[in-house]
Amino acid sequence: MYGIVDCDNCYVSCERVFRPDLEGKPVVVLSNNDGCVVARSNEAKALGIKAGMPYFQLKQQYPNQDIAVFSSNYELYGELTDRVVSIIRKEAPAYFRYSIDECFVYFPKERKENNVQCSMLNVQSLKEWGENLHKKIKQWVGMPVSIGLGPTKTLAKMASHFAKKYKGYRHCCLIDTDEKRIKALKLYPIEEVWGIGRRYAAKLQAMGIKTAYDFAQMHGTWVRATFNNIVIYRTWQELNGIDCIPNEEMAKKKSICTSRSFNGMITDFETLRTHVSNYAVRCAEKLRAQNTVAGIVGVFVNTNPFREDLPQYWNFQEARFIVPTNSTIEIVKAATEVLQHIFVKGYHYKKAGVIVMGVVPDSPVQQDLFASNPEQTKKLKRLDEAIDRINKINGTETIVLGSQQYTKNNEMGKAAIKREENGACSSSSERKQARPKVKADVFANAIKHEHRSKNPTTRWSDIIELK
DNA sequence: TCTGGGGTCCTAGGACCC
DNA sequence: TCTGGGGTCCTAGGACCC
Repeated sequence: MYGIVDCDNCYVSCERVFRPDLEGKPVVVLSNNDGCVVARSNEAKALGIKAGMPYFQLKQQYPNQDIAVFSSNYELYGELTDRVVSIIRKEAPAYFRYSIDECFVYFPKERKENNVQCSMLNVQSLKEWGENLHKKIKQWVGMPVSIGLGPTKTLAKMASHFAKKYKGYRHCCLIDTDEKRIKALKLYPIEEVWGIGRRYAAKLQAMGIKTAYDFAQMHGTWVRATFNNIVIYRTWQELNGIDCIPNEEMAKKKSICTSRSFNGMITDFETLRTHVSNYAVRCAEKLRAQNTVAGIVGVFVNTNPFREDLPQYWNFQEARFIVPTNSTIEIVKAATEVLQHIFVKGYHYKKAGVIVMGVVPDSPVQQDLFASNPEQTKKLKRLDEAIDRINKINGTETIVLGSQQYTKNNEMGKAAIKREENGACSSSSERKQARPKVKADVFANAIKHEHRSKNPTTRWSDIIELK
């Protein structure tokens, strides 16, 4: 048996943990740059607010609605969802974290029907196990979760939707008999099935297949012949109760991307380089965090596709390392060189990103037979380790590369200097406090987060005071 | 004015090998 | 005039997921 534990409206629920007054009210969370709606409370969904709706449209369409709006605060969401997983780790025999807000759990095959054998689960049934898990997570973290249980992952996902939708399930829906499976399939629209996206759903609907049940009833040979696609065939098997999506290990990422849209547009190379440099640093950090190195670094830039009045430009190029690396300095250097190749003066850039590919474990790494200075590699490694350690203890970006900093000549730098001149930091003590954070401050300005909540679980400065 | 940021897997087709 | 039968690797593109 499989289970899936899914946080309800995850980001909204995270915000409500420290804003219980927002319970029962419409709440939305926005993407980076306060661009689009990425999470909605049930009340916001009931108002008709669609996922992905641009924020400026939301303001136009709901001018008089009392909607609580938050910028995304991944520091908070990461922390709270980690707490959810730490509870699951203790309560489940095995688990796999599938995404920031979802976690699969596995139950050993040796169980009796409807009865978990694992001694660590001191309960009568899976249903009871799920209801207790929900209670514990709600009480200990403040996060509401829905739990689906079934003989395959696809059926468990379906069950979690029922758990979310119908109060009667008390946050946990169990599919453990064929009758329940058939009943659920008949009530389940085909487009909601895990693994059936917009394209396949449209194709199936055009053939008169409206529900998961309609699809499951088709012949396997028909499915294979019609779609010629192993993924959709597996989905069909899973709906019929055949467990065939392999249990994933905590896999290392095969490619890592860091990209952002800018608040406004960038025209000068120096400012763009500063952003790309920061993305490259993040990629290198992510590589080191999973003990891997990358053989290829790619950079892309593009103009704003919504500004049809402006000339459009898009480019992506990559560079290859002779010896795969996770060195911040090497990756930044390569990314900067690629950027020099693809940057064309005269365009208004809206977005840039760095992608590292050809990711392999950091040991053993095929070395360069003709490398002139093997000592250099070791020095870079020690430097990265020292910087990672300091940034972990003292906060991210305590130490940065020169290329990550603004300079007097780029737009971010000018903006920062102007703010200081305008007395953004009035007293000398404030000034002293602000100085080490100048870089972070500049970046907060470069990417818009006007409705960002505080981080009471990760920053001493944001800790809650009772007044 | 303002429109997100990550990932995975599969397949077809081309280049190349013997 | 007639022109085989097997492979591998890589890439682009399309589908899906959160």
